[in-house]
Amino acid sequence: MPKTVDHDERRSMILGAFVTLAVRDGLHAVSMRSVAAEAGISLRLVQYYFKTKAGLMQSGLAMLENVSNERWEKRVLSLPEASTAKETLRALFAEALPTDRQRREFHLLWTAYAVLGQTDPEIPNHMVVAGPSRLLQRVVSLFRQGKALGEFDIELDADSEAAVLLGLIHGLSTAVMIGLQSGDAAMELLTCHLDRLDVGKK
Amino acid sequence: MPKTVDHDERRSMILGAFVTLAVRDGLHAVSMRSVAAEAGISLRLVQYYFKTKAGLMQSGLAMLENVSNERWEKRVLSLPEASTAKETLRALFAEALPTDRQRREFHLLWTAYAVLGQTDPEIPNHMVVAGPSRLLQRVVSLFRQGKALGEFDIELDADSEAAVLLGLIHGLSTAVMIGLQSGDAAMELLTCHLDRLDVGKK
DNA sequence: GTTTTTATGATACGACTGTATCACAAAAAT
DNA sequence: ATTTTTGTGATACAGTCGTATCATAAAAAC
Repeated sequence: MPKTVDHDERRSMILGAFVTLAVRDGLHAVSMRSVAAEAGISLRLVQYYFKTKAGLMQSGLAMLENVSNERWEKRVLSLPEASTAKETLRALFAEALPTDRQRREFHLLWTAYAVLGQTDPEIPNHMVVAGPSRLLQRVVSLFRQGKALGEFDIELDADSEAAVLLGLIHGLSTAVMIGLQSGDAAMELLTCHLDRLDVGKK
Repeated sequence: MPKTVDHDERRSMILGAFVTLAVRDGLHAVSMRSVAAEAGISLRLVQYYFKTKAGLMQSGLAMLENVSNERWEKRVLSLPEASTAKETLRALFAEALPTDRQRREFHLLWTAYAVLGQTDPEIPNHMVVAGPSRLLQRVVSLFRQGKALGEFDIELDADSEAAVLLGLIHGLSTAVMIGLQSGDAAMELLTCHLDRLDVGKK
């Protein structure tokens, strides 16, 4: 084997250029050539590492999910060790709402992929649903845990509350994205929503 | 003046072809030529009636908002005359959730425009926010009305509740769109959410 | 040292894009 | 009847796209 170049490192460098362009010009406007130029390499190399454009797009989505999962993981682990379910959920709000550049980029790209997945056979729907589906299960178990520990009303349905909360997060994120709501207002609304689920509030 | 052709009718016929293609192939994949072919006319005519592609895209968004407003208007007017605010809001759920082809198409296209508005200077953000902004005000006044008539708890903040409800509608719609939730489940969740705002539930 | 495998560059092909131009038909205005 | 305005077709231009091909450098394997 030749030149001994770190394949994975190269791939993620190219994906970095891909994300930069997708955020700046829109996911649909990314081309093999523009990625090559942004990464400072030749078109041939982008082809070499990702074969086709569909491969590049799919890898982009996969990386997006990975990065987001890692960020959320990290944030949860950096919480005080015996945190309540409510505090963990508030950390989720902070991670999900597009209140700074990184998070705006994620929400923008994920939504673009979700739209693309509806019409483009190259982005199969299961790749789009996989992330939210895992997250939903996680939130469900957080609600179960919160109920068991007496944080939340024992009557409430964990599946329903998780679905509502995730929907609310995404919807408010979009509202923030288009400038209908401020990031602070959205955070406040989510907090209030969660507070309504407290024990004894019925 | 010649041939006396109905300009507006022609424009909306072309926009019909535009929507058909945008839903089938994705908003980004629509081209002047494909619209011409779909409408059964020549490329020149699409140019003639919409001048540039940006003009076509902007008109598409404007038509989308108009059609949606008309449908919502019609649905509210067809309600029994002295309907409660809650019932009017439930009509909004039914209109907004992507439970059939028409409503799926609207949600898909609107989201595509919202994404496009983040990166494409040809789709200024204010065109995207205008619709949701009007809708928000409307929902706010429905909450005020509901409070005044004793449907809702007098303590709740109309602005906050409206923002939450709209966010929830959009978020659940996206969940339905990607297949994370069923349309029926989303409708049920929205109904339950509204029921929690009833008087005496605190 | 030759062979084989990995990595990279240059370039070409056909298809498609938005826009512009030239020509012309047909109806209204004069 | 001529002129002017409105509507329509055909076509050309320059650019970009994804993909494929040919050549080759360089390192490892033998």
